[in-house]
Amino acid sequence: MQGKTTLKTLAEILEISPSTVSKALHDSPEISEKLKVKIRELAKKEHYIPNAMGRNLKSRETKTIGVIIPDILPHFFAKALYGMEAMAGEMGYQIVICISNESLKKEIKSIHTMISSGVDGVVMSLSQETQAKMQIEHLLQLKKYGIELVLFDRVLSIINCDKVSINDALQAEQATVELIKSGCKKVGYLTNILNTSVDDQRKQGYQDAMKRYKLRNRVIGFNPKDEFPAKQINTLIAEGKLDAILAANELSAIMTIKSVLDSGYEIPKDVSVIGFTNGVISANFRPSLSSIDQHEEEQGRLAMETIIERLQGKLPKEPLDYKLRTSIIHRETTRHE
Amino acid sequence: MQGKTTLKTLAEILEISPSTVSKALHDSPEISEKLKVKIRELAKKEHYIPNAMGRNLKSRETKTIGVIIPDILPHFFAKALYGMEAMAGEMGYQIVICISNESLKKEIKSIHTMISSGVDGVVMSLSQETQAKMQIEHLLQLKKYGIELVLFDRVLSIINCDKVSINDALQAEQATVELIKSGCKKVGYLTNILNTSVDDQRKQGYQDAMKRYKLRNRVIGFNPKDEFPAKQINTLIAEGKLDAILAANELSAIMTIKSVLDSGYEIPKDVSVIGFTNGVISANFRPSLSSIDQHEEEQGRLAMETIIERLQGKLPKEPLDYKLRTSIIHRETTRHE
DNA sequence: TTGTAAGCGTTATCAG
DNA sequence: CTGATAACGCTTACAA
Repeated sequence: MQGKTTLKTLAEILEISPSTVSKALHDSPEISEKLKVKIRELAKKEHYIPNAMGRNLKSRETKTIGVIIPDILPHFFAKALYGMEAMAGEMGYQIVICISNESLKKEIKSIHTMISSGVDGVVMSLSQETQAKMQIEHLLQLKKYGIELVLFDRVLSIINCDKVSINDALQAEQATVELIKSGCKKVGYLTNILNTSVDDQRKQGYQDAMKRYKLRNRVIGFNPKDEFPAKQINTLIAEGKLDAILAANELSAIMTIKSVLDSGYEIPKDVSVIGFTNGVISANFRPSLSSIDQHEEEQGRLAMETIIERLQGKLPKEPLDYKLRTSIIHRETTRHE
Repeated sequence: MQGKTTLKTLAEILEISPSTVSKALHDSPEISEKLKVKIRELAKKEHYIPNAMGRNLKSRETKTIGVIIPDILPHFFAKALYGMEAMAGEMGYQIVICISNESLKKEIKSIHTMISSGVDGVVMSLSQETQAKMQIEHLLQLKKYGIELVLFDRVLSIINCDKVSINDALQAEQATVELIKSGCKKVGYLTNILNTSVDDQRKQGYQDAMKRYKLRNRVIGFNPKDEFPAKQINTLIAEGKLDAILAANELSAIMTIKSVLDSGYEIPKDVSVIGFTNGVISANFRPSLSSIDQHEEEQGRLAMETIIERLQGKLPKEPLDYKLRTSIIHRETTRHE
């Protein structure tokens, strides 16, 4: 009862050799059916759990995918993770998760953990700091150890690997155009994910749309650790400089709504709002939030599927670069006829 | 550049023995300072990452804690995870996370992964199915492999290990009493986490309070996969059978608010609402939600600290059973003078 | 059909 | 101070 059960333990009990046990548990044709049954039964009885360390030292695959995300609190990542976990399970893989906490240092540490613990592949979204400093040496380490990499959401074009992301620029542009077409002239872009590829692209798309309609663009950035810039927003509205907000995430969107309404303005009459990520809050908020559905669960599933198929040699040599289409869901914070 | 860098690689380059390299990298006093410097420099230059498999086979500690949670989408677990991750980092540990998805089968698989990958300890919250079926054999496996266990949030008294949870019964009772004292007579308890220890205790606390005030209790349970029972709630209100809701989590609380308000009732005039978990939505919702702060980040931190201190032999032999105090935050969905 | 032996990367023990 | 050797648990040629 006491002590770990190993192959050797099982072998000793049955007075046979460890290699025979190993083969039997791998259903090798070399072993007689009778013995296999006996060994399998004992293994079950003794609750034998193979030691991944031992197994992996012989450089076999671990059927484990490492996932590194910058943060778990935003709905986007939580939901993407959910999708990854589900897909991995369906394809017979396990996942281990590390959180980089938007820090480069932690991201490097996480990569080391992944390498060290022998995952077959890594799916990750880059930390804010990584993207700001453009330091990517640690990602190259993975290649050296023969570990596949798939980037999702926060991707980087200079890295040669499979990528899964949404067409952020296009989507931001489209949302901005819709706001403009609904009658807004002073659309602002609100973001708290400065310096990320995702943010850059959304900003770009937004600015392109504004430029096309010859409108002045206004970017309101803030650090999530600081206070929400409610005052700034309300002042802009009061000065007639803002009549719509495209928010880079769901939480900023609802905080915008709250501060705008609390100041006595009406939504969408005075100010329209669209938020990225169509999370649980969007539909249930009052007023319900018009938002951009990033199909985060699908993105997670696709990223996981991609890395596993890559590992299984099912993909072409050229890296894939999925740009998923998203959709705008109009609810009560935007005007429409 | 190609191929993994191992101790042997480094040793070969310097034409010394692997054991010397190992000792040097562990800062052993046996090795001369000069050589240590040389070896450390090479290790850095070659981006040497020690292989946890090899190391762990010598049954040393991995400084890794496994975390198993039933779900990541609810704010409670995401935030608790955040706290765990932070504390682990501060104490020099890494975490790996598995999601049981409320399923016993997945929970067992996750435990196997943890054992197999050699974590030093496991912090977990039991899945709904595990608690419903009361199957706990797999947890005993951990002991056998010398892996410490700390249960948090969804704990089970019959398991002999350290535990961290909140005093759910007391808290539910107190919240119910406050609702009653504010003038509500027909308080209902709304839950979508049926069959969990947490839910049982909250229900118990709620029922105790109702009994004490000689009021009839009413439990409204629903499956998160099914539709929200908005109709049922509104019917009860219309029939004068419900004037307050104690919701087992934040999302149910805001869904309640939404459906109640959308039906033309006023909050808190007609119906008061208190929700468990004071997440990001509570403060930002309109009306802002009165809620029970479970200090989830603190809970996560404490659970992590406990397991690490247990591993470090800093705790008394008797298992600890923390019951954290929580606090009720009154906002706009409850009446008060 | 079963067993033996070597080796994966690391570290602890013991010699030199 | 440095090196050889064995061992951790497992797989896999190769031998019996």
